Amino acid sequence: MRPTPPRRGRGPSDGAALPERAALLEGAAPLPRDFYARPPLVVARACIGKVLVHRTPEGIVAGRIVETEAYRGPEDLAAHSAGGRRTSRTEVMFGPAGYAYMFVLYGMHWAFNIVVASEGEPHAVLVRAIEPVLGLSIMSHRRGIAPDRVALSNGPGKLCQALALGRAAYGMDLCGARLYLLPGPAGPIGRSPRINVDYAGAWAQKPWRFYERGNRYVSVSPRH
DNA sequence: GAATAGATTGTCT
DNA sequence: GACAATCTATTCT
Repeated sequence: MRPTPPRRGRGPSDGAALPERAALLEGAAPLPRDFYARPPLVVARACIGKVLVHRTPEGIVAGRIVETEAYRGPEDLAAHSAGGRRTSRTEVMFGPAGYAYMFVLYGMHWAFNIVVASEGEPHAVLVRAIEPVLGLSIMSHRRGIAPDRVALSNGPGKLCQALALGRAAYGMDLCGARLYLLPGPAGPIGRSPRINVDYAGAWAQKPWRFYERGNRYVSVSPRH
């Protein structure tokens, strides 16, 4: 048995007990398409605190979004849609808001993004980290680690594995019944440059990453 | 806690 | 054929 490290900040053991959290989710309505049909920086910030829900055959899994990044093609050189690049991979970003854009990262991980703004504008919001809310045991099983470890979902690839988001989620409607966002409380929000986009020159310096301050699931601790 | 190397494949030049 | 919006284990301090 490894000793349990001391807890800092918010975590699954804080706040409401799990049955109460489940009851909260029952009464809430998924966010409408209007929520997504706004500029990428607005949506990226607004997503902090919202609860991402995925209904899977194994059960419902959900987590509060605590870290996002805005990608604003075609001018943003860090975006996959930079320069208006339109391929089978980026196609969904050119469509209407409120759909999932999935892509493979470093050959072995998936990343989950939300298509935002209006049709013809290839903008997206990358979800980089969530705080588990429901389905902790399912996430733990999928990740192969204990449910109280932050590594359950403190990164884009990790949260996709925890929520079972992959190729099948590409183009999925977030205003449907399987994958959607619910309202949720957000703490103080911090900003920083985006992570690992150094190749994008001046665009890499823009503070287009948003995160909940003090949340232990934020993937990369911000530099001050 | 920080730094490093290795894994592994879809996508595009 | 090169590279990537990363993760993990390992090796430091």
